[in-house]
Amino acid sequence: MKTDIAELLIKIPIFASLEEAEIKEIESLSHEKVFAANANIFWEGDAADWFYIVIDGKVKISKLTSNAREIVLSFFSRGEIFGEVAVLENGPYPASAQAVDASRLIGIRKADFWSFLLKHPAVALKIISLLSGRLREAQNRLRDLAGERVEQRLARLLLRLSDKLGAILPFTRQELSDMSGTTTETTIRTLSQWKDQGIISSVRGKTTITDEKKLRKLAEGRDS
Amino acid sequence: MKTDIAELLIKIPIFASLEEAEIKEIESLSHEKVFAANANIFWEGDAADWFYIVIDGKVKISKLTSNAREIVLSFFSRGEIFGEVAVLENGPYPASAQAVDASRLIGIRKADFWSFLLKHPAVALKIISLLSGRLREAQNRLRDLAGERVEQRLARLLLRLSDKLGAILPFTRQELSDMSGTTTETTIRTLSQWKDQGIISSVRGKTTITDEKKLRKLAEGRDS
DNA sequence: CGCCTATTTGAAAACCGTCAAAGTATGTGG
DNA sequence: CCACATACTTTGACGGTTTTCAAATAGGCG
Repeated sequence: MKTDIAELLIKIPIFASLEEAEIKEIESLSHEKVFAANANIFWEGDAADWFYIVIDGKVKISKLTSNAREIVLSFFSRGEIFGEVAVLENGPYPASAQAVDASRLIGIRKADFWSFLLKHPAVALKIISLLSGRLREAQNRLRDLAGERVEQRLARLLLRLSDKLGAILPFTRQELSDMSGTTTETTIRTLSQWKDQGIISSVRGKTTITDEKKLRKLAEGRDS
Repeated sequence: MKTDIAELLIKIPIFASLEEAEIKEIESLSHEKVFAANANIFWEGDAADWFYIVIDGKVKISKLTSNAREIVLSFFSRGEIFGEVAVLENGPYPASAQAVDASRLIGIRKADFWSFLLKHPAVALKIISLLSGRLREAQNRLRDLAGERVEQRLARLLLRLSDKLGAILPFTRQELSDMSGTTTETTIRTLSQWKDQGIISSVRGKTTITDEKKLRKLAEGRDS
């Protein structure tokens, strides 16, 4: 399935500017890896040897709190990269990665990727943009977590997710809670209210935004 | 004071690997700017034309919540850079910057810096490391804010600050609150307890860690 | 000395987490 | 195809942490 990989690589923004020969070079550094649903990819604190690109599936990046609560930093799917922080900074992975669904990944060795970057400044600049975007988002979330109430945090989370994924959000209440730093019960209570108000609808494992306008008002802190 | 600038530049990690001629090049792109205490440098949402290096003084990076509470993302002093996210990602500044003390800064135009990076991949890689480090720290703070109690958040904040600044922390209770996402009153109550237990001491505008070991235990969540 | 800012303390209330229990989909094995 | 296990969703009650509001004290600077 090697051709498959080249086709995927060229669609990824950070590699989009590359010539065919360079894509081939990346491809030669790639190791395809398959993980079953719920399998662990790496743990926070592990030595960081690989960085990854998602071919298929869904990967969860998370950290644990001191009382074993899980905080989800992000979910990644087709075409997205993760594990970049550790690889680019020399240190252990700062968070854990787990395959939520059965997933196929491309792994590239840290050293290989680093020398590739040295030879391809344009890709390095793309990486800079990517990191900047992630940093910007992390800072927005910091503001939300530090200063906003649960209702606003949830509203903003749903909006952020739907920017990326569309109106149908494939997450359980549990996962939404772990992403917004609250508990399952509180999330359910809040979303139930919204369901009554026609702002969202939901089935097991999925939530659909039906009235984005109202949700956006809630996210701003004014009431509906 | 131009020579002054060259000497500072060469001490900054991201430029440390440069030849004299290249330092000179950066220097030629530099514009020295002076801000009085409490002066605003840029606002969140402003068009991002400049990125900055601190020569002297103290700069606060913050965002506002929907109810006008201020969340401090970081403080920067001599030798540190800020405003990099916007400049490297094409968008407005994601946060506001304000001079806390009277400050001297080097400003470099976005376009100038970007073309410099294209010519100097080694500097680009340094920037990648810097961004990775900031992202890692932001993720740690996310975990703290989402999952830990105020006491632990404050303990970790003090420890993080003292890693960077030493045992004497030049911040008011108000600033510590804004950094840890809590209120002045709660911060005072917590720090007062710690003062009674001999973990810290403080005078107006300054807090000193006197028993780092105990503080570290508090940060872990076990009690003292 | 007087003003402004930082620190402190108290009391009440809100928000949200915790605990407990039950209902409802989904899939699997018999 | 049904029964059962599992995971997800839901609801209620209670209590703790933290915010909010109010007011007083103290330090530093002109």
